[in-house]
Amino acid sequence: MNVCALPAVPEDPSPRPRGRPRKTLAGRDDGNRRRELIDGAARLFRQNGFAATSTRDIAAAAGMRSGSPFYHFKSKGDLLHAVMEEGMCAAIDRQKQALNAVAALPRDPRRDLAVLIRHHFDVLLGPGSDFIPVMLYEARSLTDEQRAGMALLQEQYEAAWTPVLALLHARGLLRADVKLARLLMLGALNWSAQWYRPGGGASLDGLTAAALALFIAKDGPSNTV
Amino acid sequence: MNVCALPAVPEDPSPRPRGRPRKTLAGRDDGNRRRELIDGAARLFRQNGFAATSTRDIAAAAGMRSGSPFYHFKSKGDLLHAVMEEGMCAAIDRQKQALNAVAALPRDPRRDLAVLIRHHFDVLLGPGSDFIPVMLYEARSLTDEQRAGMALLQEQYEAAWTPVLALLHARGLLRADVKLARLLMLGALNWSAQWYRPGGGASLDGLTAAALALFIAKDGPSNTV
DNA sequence: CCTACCGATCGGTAGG
DNA sequence: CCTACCGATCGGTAGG
Repeated sequence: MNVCALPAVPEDPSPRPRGRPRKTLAGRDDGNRRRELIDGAARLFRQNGFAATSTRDIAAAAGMRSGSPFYHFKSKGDLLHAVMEEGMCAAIDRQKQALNAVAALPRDPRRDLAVLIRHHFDVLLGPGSDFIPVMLYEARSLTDEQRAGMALLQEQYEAAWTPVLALLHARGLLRADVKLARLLMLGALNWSAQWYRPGGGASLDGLTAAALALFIAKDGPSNTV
Repeated sequence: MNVCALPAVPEDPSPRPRGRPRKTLAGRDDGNRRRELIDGAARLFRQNGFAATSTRDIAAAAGMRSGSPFYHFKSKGDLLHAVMEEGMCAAIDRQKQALNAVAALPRDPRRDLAVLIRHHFDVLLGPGSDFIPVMLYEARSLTDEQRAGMALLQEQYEAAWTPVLALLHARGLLRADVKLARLLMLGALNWSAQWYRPGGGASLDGLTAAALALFIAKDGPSNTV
């Protein structure tokens, strides 16, 4: 049921020729060549878009010849799907870790939201942050089936936001409707991938503080101005 | 200096063959065939992306043969640029009208922001709203020069937001930094183009109210809960 | 994973 | 604006 639980298993179990698992014909090292293709594809897809990136570009980025990516992936579209799945699974995993880190502390929805926002900025703008932007902007190039699968992962990721926002709403710190607030807030964050440049003024912590100040009222009614 | 002021003048004044301005060879009607190309291109670029849309698709959408778009535009890239310029000029124009409509009333930054947000949703999600999403998502396919020109138009559009946000900030109704607030708010709105479906729950007025509730504190410190 | 290759499609042009 | 066309590039495959 959970696609993310199987990180090393390829989707179709047949691509390896037959006998020995490595050092066939011209194979340089082991199966992490597949990973190099995914990483390069993520970078190129983000930079130029899926349709404007050729499989030859991707092959070259991994030091291969034009036909070789198709030894690892059935099609260019499957490579795109792999990039997105990889990105979403990593994001979900890291989100869980971030929430676990504060789970033992006294409950504080404002702090929890700060954790979610900060983590989201990290996934979006931190090191190795090509996967999620690709996922956000290239979904139309997936098959319907693939897109449905990614939507499930996305819901899983965004589900963590709902109880936090609901609690903030119940305490009067979030005035907008919870569902619309989630859409608008995630949009504000996602859009940062369009304008944020590392080392240009704001840090990810600074962005998190600004977003929190924008979205959430100052603490309780007792604690006025 | 202002590109938008010249709506009917094409960029290069040479494409018409020579003599009579219309009814040459196989020309059906007048020069608004160019407009049909722009409209169709806007729709297709939004739906499939610039790189995944062929000039043949665009020609077919306007009822032409494959070579004919190049009678109106020097290249596919110029067509993209025309779509974006068209969209931005219309958006800036309509924004001015929306602000003028409330300019005579007593100054109220919260209401002004509501006007800006509501207008932005209209430009983004209303009828004929393909141009701005294309502009937002396909800028990387422009030349550097074209992109710089579009950035100017975008700054012109966003400049209207700054004084309104600054006033809200001065009155304590907007807690985040004004510049970051503008980026985050416009991001929240822009992202709606990804999820909003007309007739699906929220109206544009409802969205505007939700965004305002999310971003701006309830009225002055005297008017507590 | 490379070599060699194929059919399809694409942006664009000449000439009317 | 159409007809006819070109060179380039693309995703993908066979065979080793």
